[in-house]
Amino acid sequence: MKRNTWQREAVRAALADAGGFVSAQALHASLREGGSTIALATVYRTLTGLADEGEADSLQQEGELLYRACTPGSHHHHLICRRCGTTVEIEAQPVEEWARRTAAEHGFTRAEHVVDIFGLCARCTELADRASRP
Amino acid sequence: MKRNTWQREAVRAALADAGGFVSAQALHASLREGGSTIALATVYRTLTGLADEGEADSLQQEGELLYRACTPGSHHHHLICRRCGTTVEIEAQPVEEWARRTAAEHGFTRAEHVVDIFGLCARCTELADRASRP
DNA sequence: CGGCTTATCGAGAACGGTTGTCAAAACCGT
DNA sequence: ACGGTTTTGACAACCGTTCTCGATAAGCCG
Ligand SMILES: [Zn+2]
Ligand SMILES: [Zn+2]
Ligand SMILES: [Zn+2]
Ligand SMILES: [Zn+2]
Repeated sequence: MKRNTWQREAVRAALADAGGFVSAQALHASLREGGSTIALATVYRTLTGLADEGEADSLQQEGELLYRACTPGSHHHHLICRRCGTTVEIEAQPVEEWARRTAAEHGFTRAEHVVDIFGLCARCTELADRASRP
Repeated sequence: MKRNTWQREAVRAALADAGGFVSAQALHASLREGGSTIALATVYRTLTGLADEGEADSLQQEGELLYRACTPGSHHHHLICRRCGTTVEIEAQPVEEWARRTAAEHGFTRAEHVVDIFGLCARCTELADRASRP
């Protein structure tokens, strides 16, 4: 049976709080920052759990897994700021269809797809420009 | 200056030989298999080099980096068999445009995108079906 | 409200892929 | 062939993640 622990709630809250994609370690750090005594392994376990249950999205960037709170059950993709992690959920029917069709055309079955866009959000763009041209 | 060593050539050849995405370790193993005495670190270094120079594509799957020989300079995406690693290069102008437009609409700049389709190729599909329904 | 069962937790060790270190070897323009 | 520089190889170090296992505490039943 699944149990409700304050640790699980803390991770859920911190994840929702983060607003964008964050690593398990970063989340753990921010929890400790806030006075929690939660263990790193627990953060890892909880995040994998949330991702399995569809309460969080995950993606790999530069060798580490990032997680983000996510509306359960809906299929969508992300527009992610490389600098600050801010994330926008995007739906793209045309891409869905294109993926399905392309896979079928080549005889592929059980097709899944990874579609993500990385860039600099408006704010980070401005900051970067200001920094490079003083 | 960049030098030509037999190790670099061996990696290039083995990579071309593989035909699909392979891990550095797998490539190293198959090289030793073939009698080469090349070191693992060299395989890693060479692969990162090739990827930087655009001679190889790379992607992350389940915590490890996979590489594939790749026509240099061209932007494209992949249709990858989860089982055997067979890869098909695909171009998708509509997706390129959609990605560019979506990023711009949300004020994102310097946008790059990841678009890959994973599935079972025709052969692996057949094998899987045969195995599950004897 | 106590016990009891058992999922979950914490601390640290272990793991696997990758990168760093540095002396020795290989490369290449001369 | 020579000498400055790059690259290699063996191994240690790294880093994110997972495993182990005794301790803890959630939820259930009486
Ligand atoms: Zn940003
Ligand atoms: Zn999709
Ligand atoms: Zn296949
Ligand atoms: Zn593209």
